[in-house]
Amino acid sequence: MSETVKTDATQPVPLDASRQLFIRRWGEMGGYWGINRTMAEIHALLFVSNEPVCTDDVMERLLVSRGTASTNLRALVDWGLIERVHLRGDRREYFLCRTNVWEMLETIIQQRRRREVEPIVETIDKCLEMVGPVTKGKTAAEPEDVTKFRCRLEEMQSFLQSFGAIVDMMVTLGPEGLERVSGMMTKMMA
Amino acid sequence: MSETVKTDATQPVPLDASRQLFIRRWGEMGGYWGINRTMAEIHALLFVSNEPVCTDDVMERLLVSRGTASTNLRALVDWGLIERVHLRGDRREYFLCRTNVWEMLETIIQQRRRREVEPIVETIDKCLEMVGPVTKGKTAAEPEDVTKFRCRLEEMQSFLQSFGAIVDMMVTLGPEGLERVSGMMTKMMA
DNA sequence: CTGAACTTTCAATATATACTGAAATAACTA
DNA sequence: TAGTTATTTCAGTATATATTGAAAGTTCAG
Repeated sequence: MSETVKTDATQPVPLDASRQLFIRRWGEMGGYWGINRTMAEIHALLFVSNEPVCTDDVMERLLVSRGTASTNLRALVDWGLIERVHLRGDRREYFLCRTNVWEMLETIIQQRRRREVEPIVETIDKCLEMVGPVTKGKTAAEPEDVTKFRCRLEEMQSFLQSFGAIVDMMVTLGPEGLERVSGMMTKMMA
Repeated sequence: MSETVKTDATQPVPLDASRQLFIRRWGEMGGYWGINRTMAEIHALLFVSNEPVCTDDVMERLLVSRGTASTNLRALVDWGLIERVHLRGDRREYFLCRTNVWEMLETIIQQRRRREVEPIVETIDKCLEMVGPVTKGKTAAEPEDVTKFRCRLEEMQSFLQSFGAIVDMMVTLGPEGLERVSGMMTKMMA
């Protein structure tokens, strides 16, 4: 741990200051996305650390209590963003951030989609059921209110579904595929 | 206002209950995305209302104070998600949700990108500058720490940029374009 | 200009969320 | 096994965020 303490380096302070800045900003961003700041900061700390980090490192670097460190590290493991590792001759648990940026963001996107987009899609389904079956043709003289309401929900539904499908595909394709799609889209737009 | 009070309809309760359900869920979702629940609920209320809604309607339907209604309505206008309208012979301000789902989500995506993705990209730039200029070739014997750190930041940077670019394009292309891209991607994946 | 109708603002307050630290639990070693 | 060290949990507390309601501000008709 504490690789930053080595004082042999030519520029030990800039490296650390730079990390610090990144950590702070990543934490702020977390706030905007409904993720608690400390959890995001811990994630950032692990992301910029080349060596595994233990609970005490987190406490020391981020000035948080053992409870907070423990809880948030666990949550990050649950999200699949970091993993536990063990170091020879040390009984403590260390944590490592999945280093591949693509995989990392893939994980975040998929988790959020599952937790946040799917529930709303399900709810829209339920809402549609509640206002009764779709009147095929214009037989059942549905009140205009209901028709408009249904219409809006259906639009929302189909939007969310196709948008979600695209994101899924992007994730599946990975970085190289993404490059190709980008190229194609540029051509389409010309 | 209060179109839901008309009791002539065949199914007045289901429509309202359905709306209620949608509003509640949309509000919960807001929470996950760092948007305050009430603001999201007001947005949902407007989204499912066919007629313009005024501050008193919001207060009544959502049981919130005048202050809250006013503040959140304003915020929604600032976000560009709803607009003010005026009704003949009524001095009050009414609000209308932009009905086009595509435009609505486009607005949200763009705003969030501007507010949340761009700052992090800028910060990464700053962080990279802080650890000094890139050593072309391997002359400057940069400490390994720094090299790794720079490497991770650069990966993150390029990921965010290409992902952002794609999203931008999707937004620009609109629904039909999206269909086409979807088709192409499906083919690519086969 | 005046008063009525409506809107905004903001200090006080309520609520929700996160953090602490120590006790309980678990995991290891000798 | 007992003793030691690491980890988790959680009641109490601190902090941040949202809400209220009434006062101040605005707009408009006469």
